[in-house]
Amino acid sequence: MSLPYAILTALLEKPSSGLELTRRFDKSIGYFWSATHQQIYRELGKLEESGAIRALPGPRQPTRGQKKEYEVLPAGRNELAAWVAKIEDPKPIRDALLLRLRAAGVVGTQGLEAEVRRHLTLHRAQLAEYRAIEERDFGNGRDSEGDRLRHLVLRAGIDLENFWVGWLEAARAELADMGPGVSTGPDTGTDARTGPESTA
Amino acid sequence: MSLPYAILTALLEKPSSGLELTRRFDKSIGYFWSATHQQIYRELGKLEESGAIRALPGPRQPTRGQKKEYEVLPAGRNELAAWVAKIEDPKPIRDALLLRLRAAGVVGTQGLEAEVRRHLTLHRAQLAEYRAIEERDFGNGRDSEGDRLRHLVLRAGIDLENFWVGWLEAARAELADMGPGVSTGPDTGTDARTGPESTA
DNA sequence: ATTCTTTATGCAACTTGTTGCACAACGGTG
DNA sequence: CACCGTTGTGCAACAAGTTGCATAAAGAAT
Repeated sequence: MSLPYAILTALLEKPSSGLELTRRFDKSIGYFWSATHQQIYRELGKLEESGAIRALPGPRQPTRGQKKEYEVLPAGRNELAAWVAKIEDPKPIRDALLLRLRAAGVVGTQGLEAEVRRHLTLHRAQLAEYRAIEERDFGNGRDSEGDRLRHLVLRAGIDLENFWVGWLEAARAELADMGPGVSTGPDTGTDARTGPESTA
Repeated sequence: MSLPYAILTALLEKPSSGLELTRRFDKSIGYFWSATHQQIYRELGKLEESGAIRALPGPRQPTRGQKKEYEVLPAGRNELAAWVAKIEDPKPIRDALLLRLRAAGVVGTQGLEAEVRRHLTLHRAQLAEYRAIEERDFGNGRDSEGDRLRHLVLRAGIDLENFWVGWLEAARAELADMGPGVSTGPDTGTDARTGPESTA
């Protein structure tokens, strides 16, 4: 899995506590690998046990409610470097909206256009957000190697959202063209019913 | 979750057995919502129990090793139609390669370019496959509403792969430009080691 | 001083998805 | 007919991700 490596990366960028990581996952890294605080705490525990990271000193004992910062150990850094070079196939997308379009081909498009419009709005907003980040963080030239890589990742986000916006616009146009009048209405089932046991 | 709806859609397109569904999921629907036979059998069981689908007649009793076909009941069709219109936010992408790029910004790009090239090949192949399907299934005009929707979904696949190919080409160029010589080598850990307990 | 909110860590239970294997029927082949 | 590969269904155990809640410390409010 990728979560532990996401955490190692984040910790190398800056040693942090679980909650700080959670917050940072809501931005940057979380844009393409989200995680809840639960996952993060659990993973931090495992990483510490395996010797990939360690808690920074400070007066510890009752770990509850007390802030606990972690840093990456050499072993963890090596694992991360190994993972970067590892052969791992891309996983096919998993998108519910595409599935819904497909389903609409069978049960009708009732209510779909509104959803498509809503998604369009959300993706446009995300695109704008990414563009703002790009302007803010990569506006000038002068980028270090790390910066160039981060910029590349950001551009993937931008291009992806661009794809969505373009495709959703086409989808909306197509749906508008067809109108809601479609095959086999979605609510006619109470009367035309065929009982599950009627023929079995 | 979306799996049950994917199954309902597939079953509405054509009543099938678990194994047939599994095979069909390796094509078409599985391109954007994959599932193993295990998931499918489990879900079929739940759907049957909830009255969304039922097994077609035929001489049953010892269900083991015996083919068992399912069809969708009105209740299942209604659930599917309701799901199509449901408000459901798009989930952020989850892509390990982007994560690896990001990690490379911290531990070095060693071995990454090869992976990027490999992914490029895979995505080009997928793109070609989609294009072939498009030509085969949607070459002429004359499409029914269902066809138009399926075509839309396919175009999403095509555009997505197109995005990947373009972005991966840019990434490869950028990586080639930087070369493998990067910050803090990935293997230096056996000597420069800081023991986990040395300061705690 | 007590209460309330915020920061912070974590357990438990559940859902989804994956992997490995067992078992049953069916059809051919020696 | 005994054996074997294919088709087909399914259990069990695990891994990953989600949700809800408990707990503890610290600071601010009354």
